[in-house]
Formats: sequence, structure tokens, C-alpha cells
Amino acid sequence: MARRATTDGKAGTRGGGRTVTSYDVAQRAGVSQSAVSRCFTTGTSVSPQTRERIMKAAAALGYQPNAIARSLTTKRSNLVAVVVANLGFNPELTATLSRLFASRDLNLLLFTLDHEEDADRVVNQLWQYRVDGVLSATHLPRGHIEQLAKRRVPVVFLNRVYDDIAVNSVCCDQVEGERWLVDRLWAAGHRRFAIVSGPDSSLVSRQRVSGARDRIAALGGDEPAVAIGDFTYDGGRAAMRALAAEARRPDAVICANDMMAIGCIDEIRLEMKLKVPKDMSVVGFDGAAPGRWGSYALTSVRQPVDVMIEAAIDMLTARVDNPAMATEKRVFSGELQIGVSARLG
Amino acid sequence: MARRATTDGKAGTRGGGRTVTSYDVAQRAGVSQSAVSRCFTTGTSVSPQTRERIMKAAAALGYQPNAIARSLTTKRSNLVAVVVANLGFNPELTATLSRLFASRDLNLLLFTLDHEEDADRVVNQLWQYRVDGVLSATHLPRGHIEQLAKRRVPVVFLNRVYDDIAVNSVCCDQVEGERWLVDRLWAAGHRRFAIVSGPDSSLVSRQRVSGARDRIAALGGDEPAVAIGDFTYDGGRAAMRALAAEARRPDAVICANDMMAIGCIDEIRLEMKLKVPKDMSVVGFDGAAPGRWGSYALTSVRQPVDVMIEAAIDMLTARVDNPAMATEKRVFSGELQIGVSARLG
DNA sequence: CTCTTGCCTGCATGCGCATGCAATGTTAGG
DNA sequence: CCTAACATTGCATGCGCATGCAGGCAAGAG
Repeated sequence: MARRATTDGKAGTRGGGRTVTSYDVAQRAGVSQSAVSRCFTTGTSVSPQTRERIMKAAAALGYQPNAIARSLTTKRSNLVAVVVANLGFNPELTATLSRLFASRDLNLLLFTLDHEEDADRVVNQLWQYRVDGVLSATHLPRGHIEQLAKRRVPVVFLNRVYDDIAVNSVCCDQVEGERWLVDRLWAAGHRRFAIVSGPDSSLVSRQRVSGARDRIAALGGDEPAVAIGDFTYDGGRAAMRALAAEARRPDAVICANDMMAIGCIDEIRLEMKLKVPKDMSVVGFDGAAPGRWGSYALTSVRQPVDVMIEAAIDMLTARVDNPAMATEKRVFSGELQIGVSARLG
Repeated sequence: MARRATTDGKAGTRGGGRTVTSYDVAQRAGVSQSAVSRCFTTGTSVSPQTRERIMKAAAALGYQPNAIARSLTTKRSNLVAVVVANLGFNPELTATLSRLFASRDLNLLLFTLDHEEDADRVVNQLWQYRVDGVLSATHLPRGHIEQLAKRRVPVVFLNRVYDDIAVNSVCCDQVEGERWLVDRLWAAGHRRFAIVSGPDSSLVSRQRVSGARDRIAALGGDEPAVAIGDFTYDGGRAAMRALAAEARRPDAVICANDMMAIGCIDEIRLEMKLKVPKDMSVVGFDGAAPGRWGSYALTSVRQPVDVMIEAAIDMLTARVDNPAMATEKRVFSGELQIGVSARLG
């Protein structure tokens, strides 16, 4: 009956202890291995009494189905690769992701991308593990995106959009958010704008910057000075230092994210010895936690992170079930978060 | 020859596209599947010309070995479960981990634990995926630790120690760090100490608190007032508010971590309208990034996170290779980080 | 009472790869 | 030139589970 001896004491060894397999449970329950398998698979028919006996045997032996073996046959790993950039990634992001994944029986394989060259390694790894999908909060090289598409691995981008290729994405309306900020600053009388951008390689940064700049132009304002940051606190301080050296001191600084806005505020207060927002207004973008701290109380645009992540996971799982589904972009509006870092109208 | 038709166009399907297997590569290269397998396994002998032909065929087909199938036979998944607490976890932690894992060909399965009840789910999942080891930066219930030990899954704790069971751990010397802080504060003339602890359930918090309290007592100081926080900014503010209501206003506040110290500083400055450190000194513990921001410049004890994580991974991999290895504790000294949030002697 | 359905169940097999074993070719030593 | 030792290679098999298929059984229809 048995295809092999289940008591050879060698197979299934792991550092000395045998692992319990469905065969062991089957034997103890006096049923076939298939019955055990069916018992742990949803949507299969097992009689109540059989199920009970199997469950009892399983509990007695401490049996847990081997997800690895399972995914070998089902071609579903229940693993989702999450790719984030090392620098300045949102700490709440992974926590939220993990929580939402758990409720969907998905597991999170985390990759961080320090440099673009790492993309090779990451894409290889996630392919080798046959992840069901990829959720990327960072830019991925075109070639790799195409490769994943060819292999039919669904990919959803979080706050990364590509204008030249069709990819699934969930993002926050950057342009709209910046428009809100500029409008309010303008209404309060600000006319000398400065912008602290993120790196040029970041499309989100470019969108936010052009969103702000375009609105300023539309309102008839002067072309703002731009300093380039790197999305970090130190980058924000350095950018502010650069702006301070300019001939015409700005009265409103628009930062491409909250971390840099915080850096700017510290630079303004501690080095330039000016008051925020009396002497200079500062606004950010993101809704990061430290921006809400009392010392900063940033005026910013809060991204609905939870909603966005939930939407991303939904998009992803839908495409895991149906890989042919059309690519889609979902854009959520942010929420104006009014603090005291800017004089507003 | 072939055990099955590799061209049936059905097996290996994934949403329509066939996946490339070692059989396909073997066929194209005119060798056996074993040769392909050996070619992708280190420590096996394949002649240079065979290897070249196989590699060429593999590249042409875009073949990547299936890690799932591999781990089914090797009983090594190259997956390490990382368990972190949702609240107040160190964002740099996961980034550093991910980076160090990549250099060791390990992959990171991330789990976050909101509530202790989730431990069941998490331990089940990581067991089902047959992870090679577990790295936990949060507390795990005794029962689960024992279960993992019985299953011979190596576990290493980061900054969590257990005094009643033998577990592997890497931590920072909390007591020593607090002693340094207290000594310096004492030398500067502080005598009215207050302590902001973390939750009672946190052993790290208890160690830090008793480290500080014991040193104060040893120096002959009065018993400090204690307010309980939750390791968050808001928790720190609330705790400081509670301390401010006490009859005897402290001149030095010792916080169990940096986030709460930041909260305390904001509360002192913004609500109590006092100066830090002129009117009150504040110290933290961790070396968190925001603590180094100009507005706070926390005096704290920096934990050597990189070194600790590296040590943890080393401990873990050593035990993956040799599960019988004795349990071990490695304690690293922190580094006194002097800011301007405290008057020091 | 017989035949048809439908529900459970076991059997056999495959998922993609690693590996022990045997067979082959290769080279060195005598 | 012959034999031993070695380096490669292929074959067969198993890892643990899911699933198509067919057999068995009970209930319902005629």
C-alpha cells in the first residue's frame, strides 16, 4: 500500500527529528494520504467523521501541511514579494502590509533595493521563489518589469507610475495635492516660493515638483528656486542651506516630502535663526508621523496609506487569480493636513 | 528516456505560459536533467564544456531553478522568518536585515505581531514554510518557543532575553547604558530623577528602568517617580504630563527609549513652557534617527544595531548548519551618544 | 426491486529538483 | 600496453502534497 516505508527514520530528517507528513497522519487515522490532503484543502469533500478522525490524528502528531510541497503542485506559493527602497521608506508601510497580508493568508517576502543594480538579484530571487505577485514601492528597471510581465508575475506599484509602459499602480494624486498647498499659500499672500525636490530619478518627486511649479505659474507667480534633496532629513537641511544662500530669500518652501520639510524647519530655526511660519512657511507631503509631532506640526498632504495598500493588495490578488486582467491605475486623493508650519489663507 | 513528455503544454502551466524546467534546459543542451541540476548546485563536478553548454541553454530559455522544488528535496528553504512587533519597531532594522540577508543568500519572510494572540498564526505560518530559522525582535510566548525548539527550528532573539528558559539572544547591555546615563546626570548635579518606562510586559523596558533605578539608589539618590509609556511619541508626552503633575518636579527625566524622550521634550517645551536642558534634562535610549535631529539632539545610548544584527544572523546560520549547538547570549555595549538634551557633568 | 445519481474514498501519478549509484570515459602509473 | 584511480554523466528515485480517475456505497427515482 505505502509507496515507501514511512518509518525508515531517515527521510524527512531535519537535524535528527523526523518531520510529520500527511502519510503519518493518514496511517494513524487509518485513511489514505489523499484523505488527509483533502482534509486540509478547502473546497473538497470529506465526510464529517473522517475529518474528525484525521484532525485528531493531526493534532496528536503535531502535523502542519508543508507549504513548500503544496505550492510545488498547486503552483501557488501564497508568497508576495514586497520591494522597497532602503532609503527613506515608510516604516508604517511594511507594518500595514504585513497586517493586511495576514488577513488574506499571504506571506510577505521582503526585499530592499539599495542600488538599482540590486534589481537583478531581487527579481531573480522572487522569481525563483515563484511568488504569486510583486508589490513594489520603488522603481524597477524597465527590463525587469517586462521580464516579470513575460513570466506572468503580476506587479503592482505603489506610488510609482510609468508613463511609457502599462503597469498596475496605486498612487496618490500628487499634482492635486500640490495644487491645494500652493493655492492656500498663495491665498495667504506668499509670492516668493522655493521648492525642495527629491532626486531627479524619482518620478513621484518630479510629479510633485511640477505640480507645484505649474500651479505657481498658473497663478502668475515667479519661477521658484529649486534645491535638490534626497528625501531625508539631512538632505532637507542641506537643500534649505542652499536656498538660504540664494539672493532672494523665499517666504514659502514647498518640500517633496515630509522628512525634508522637517529638515528645512530645523535649518531655518537653528541655523537661519528665523521663525516658522512667521518668517517662512514650510509645507511637505506624505503625512509622515514625525510631521505631526508638536515641534513641527507640518502642513502637508496626507496620503491614505491604508486605503492605498488595501487597494494594491486587491489589485494584486485579482491578477493572481486572473493573470489576463487588464492593467489598471488607481489614483486616490490625499487629504490636506493643516498644521502650523505655514501661514495659510 | 524522458519520464514524461515535456511538451504536453499542460504541466507547468501558469496562467497560460509554460514555466521552464531543468528538463527543458537538459533537452536543449543535450544532457540529462541531473547535469543541469548539478550545474546549478555548488560543490558538484561538471566539466567546463558541459557547464558552458548548459548555461547557454539556460540563458536562452530564461531558466531559473525553482527554489520551492529545490527546498523540497534539500530541506533547506533559505528562508528566515523575521518577527517584529508592529508598534514602535525600528524601521532601520528591517532594512539592515534585508541587506545582510541578501549577502548571505537568505530571504526574509516578514511577520509582524500586533497582539500576542497572533503568535499562533505566525508560528504556524513560519513552520509551514519550513523556514531555516527565526529572528525575533519581539517577545514570543513560552509555549511557542518550546514548540519551535522541539521542531528544531533555531531561534535568535534580538534585544529580548528570557531569564527562565535558554534561548539564543543578541542584545545591548541595557543596565550598563543606564548606569552611564545616571552617572553623568548625577555628576552634573541632578538629584530629582524621574523615569518614563515602557510597558511592563517589555523586559527590555524593565531592564532599563531597573538599571537606572538601581544606579540612582546606589548613588544614594531618592526613589524616582515612574510614569508608564508605550514606547511611542504620544506615550512619552502623556507620561511627561503625568510627571509634571507630581508634587516634586524632576530635573532629569530618563526615558526607556528615544521616541518617548522626544515626546517628553516636546511636552516640556510646548506645554510646560520650560527649556531643555536648562530647566530639565532628558535622556533616552536606542540611538534612533529622529533623536539626532537638530531640534532634539538627544543624549542617549546608541545600540550598535548593525553589529547586533550581524551577530544574530551569524548565530542563526551557525545553528541552521548545526542544530545541536548550545544556546548562547551575546551582549554588546552601547555607545554613549552625547547631545544637548541634558546637562552633563 | 433495479437503475441512476451523487458523495466519499483510495490509487496512481506528477510537480521540479537533488542525489546515491552504476556506467562511462579519461588519465596516470607500472 | 594493461590496470587502477578518478572525473563525469545518466538513471532512478524520493521529497510531501494535490488531484484526476475509478470504484464503492447509499439514497432517490421509476
